[in-house]
Amino acid sequence: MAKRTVSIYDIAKLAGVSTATVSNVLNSKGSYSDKTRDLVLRIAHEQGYVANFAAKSLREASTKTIALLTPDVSNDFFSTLVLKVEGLLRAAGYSSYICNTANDDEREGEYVRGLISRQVDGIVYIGGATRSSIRAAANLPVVHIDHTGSTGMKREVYVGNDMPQLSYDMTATLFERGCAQVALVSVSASLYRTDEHDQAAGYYRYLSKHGIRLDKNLVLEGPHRQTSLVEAAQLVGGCLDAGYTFDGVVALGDRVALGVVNALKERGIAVGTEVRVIGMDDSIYSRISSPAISTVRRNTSQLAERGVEALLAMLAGNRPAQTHVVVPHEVIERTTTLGV
Amino acid sequence: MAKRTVSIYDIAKLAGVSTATVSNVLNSKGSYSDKTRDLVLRIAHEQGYVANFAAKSLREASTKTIALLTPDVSNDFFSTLVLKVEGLLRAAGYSSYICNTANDDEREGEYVRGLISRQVDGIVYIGGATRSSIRAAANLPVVHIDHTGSTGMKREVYVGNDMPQLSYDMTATLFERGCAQVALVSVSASLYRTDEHDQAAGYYRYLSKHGIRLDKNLVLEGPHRQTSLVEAAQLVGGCLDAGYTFDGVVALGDRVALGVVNALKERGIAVGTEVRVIGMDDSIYSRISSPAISTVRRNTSQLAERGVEALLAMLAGNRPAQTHVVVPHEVIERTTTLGV
DNA sequence: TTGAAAGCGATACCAC
DNA sequence: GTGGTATCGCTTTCAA
Repeated sequence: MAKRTVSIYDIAKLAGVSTATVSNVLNSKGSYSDKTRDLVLRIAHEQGYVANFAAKSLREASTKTIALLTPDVSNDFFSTLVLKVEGLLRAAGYSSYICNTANDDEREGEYVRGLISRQVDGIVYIGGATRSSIRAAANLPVVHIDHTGSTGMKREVYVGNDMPQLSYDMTATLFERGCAQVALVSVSASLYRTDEHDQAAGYYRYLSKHGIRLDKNLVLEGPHRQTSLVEAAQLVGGCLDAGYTFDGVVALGDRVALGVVNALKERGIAVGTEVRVIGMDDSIYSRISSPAISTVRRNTSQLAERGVEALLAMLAGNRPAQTHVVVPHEVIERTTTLGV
Repeated sequence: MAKRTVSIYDIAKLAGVSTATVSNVLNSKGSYSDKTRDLVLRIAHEQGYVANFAAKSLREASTKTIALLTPDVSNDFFSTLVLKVEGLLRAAGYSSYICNTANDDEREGEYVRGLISRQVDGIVYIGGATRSSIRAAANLPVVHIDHTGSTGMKREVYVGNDMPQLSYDMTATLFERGCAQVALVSVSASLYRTDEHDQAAGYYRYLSKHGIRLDKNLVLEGPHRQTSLVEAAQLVGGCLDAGYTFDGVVALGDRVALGVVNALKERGIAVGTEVRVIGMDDSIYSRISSPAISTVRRNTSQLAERGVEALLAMLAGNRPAQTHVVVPHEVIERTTTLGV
């Protein structure tokens, strides 16, 4: 029963032709007679032949495999992107490795080293803020989707939302609804504090642009040591208990927003009227909350599409149209800002 | 700059030894002098050598790669399992492919065909109910974690909870809290209606065992054409609007339970007292709900651990201890059954 | 301790 | 239209 897997060589022998011909037929390359084709295909089928990808990869120096690096697939925003990216890659004939970096540079380094050894054709970073120090294989195509941090690779494309503008719009929404004192709540803030990716930047920009005094007591940042929901609730609770007041909250993330809403409700504060709240990601959390949480849709489909598009372009040897792709976002107002 | 990747052969030449020796040193196999070892390692390092996995795989007929097949990674229960399984596999030196089957047998078949060609060392099904018809490579080790359906493979292990017992316990919890008429709500019910995996079986068993008359009007099954949350709310709403009454609900899934709770709240029904509800999975949905939803913890860590354990055993050529592993579940009572 | 060489399975060049 | 053969990079046996 331990019959060795059937190879192209077996097919060749059975069909009485050469391996070259078999290869040609199987790949619809070169030329061969119809008779030969039918014969080879029939025998291959009869024998249950399946091409050995390892051999093909070795020969062609291409594995048709892409690595997906994300901090944590169990995070719904990331996993949605993983789902979509994988689907698009599969449609293009690629398989996807899944790698959970936990936002740990060292672990990411180990992954990348292994992935290079495994000859992946490209890498897609999805979310997070790792910073690989690997400079080997510097020519590997890399795409960053909603990912802060660069690699040493020469061919990399960034796809994401305009985060500063996004938080600017969140802040603007609250002030335009009549808020006078708007707090900022975030967890894992330190992770994302890089130049153009700074998620909080828009908050500060809005304030300074409109001559609103920044109250540092209203800037609540957690270290993300526990569930963002719980941490956010504690941050807001602590702020209120300390006697600070505000009538609007920019929450960097829907889970954060949900925690904020819970903390407010717990204290009998009318969310949406007394205090308005806006989250980010348009995830299930903002939709299942009651009251429904206003949020910002980041457009995961487009993020995935533009990212894969850029990757496929690079894989085809082309220079991608842009190295920095910005996907539009959209403010979705619900009860927590509309008040109804 | 297009310098060909450095191979074991390059190292051998530079070190003035044979490829056999280089291979031995790099893999800590065979014997060699300390001097040779140091020399080879130094040169390998200097040259930034990375082993070519394709070549190794071809030679060793093993790719150190496992495929994870799940209906949809963006589902939080599945993605949590994917996260944990991937972590355990990585620790054992394996990389993981991620494959989203959408519970579609045909798509799964395509995946499996490709995976066999890619010479994966094993397959882990995570959730869902696909039924592959591929019988090639019948000797591939396969593990099913919370997955209904078998393959044609000879070496397969099932890891999961005792679903009939689980729904039995859910039902029992409600009756023991004083409920008299308990409804059953599920979406995608038809998917899981196989022998030992039938998620609803325990409900029926409890009723018949306790001589409670089954009221078919209280068995609400949705086709899962939309978000389970919405669908569940509609099912319950429709039932109530039709004039049927009940004081307990067994919801097969936390998202389903949340939909039920929302529908009840919307109609001004006191959840936890007038009507008690219990969900399943102990996911974020049951915890963020207000009132907090009672549920059943299914123990994803153990599911992942036992699954990987069995897979690694098979990969090592051993017969796994059991072919059907049952992971214990635990009822977690919260407000929706306790009433407080 | 070390090395020569066969071979894993597929591709592709170049004769015929 | 077809086939012989070198080659991809690595492991492993067997001799030296």
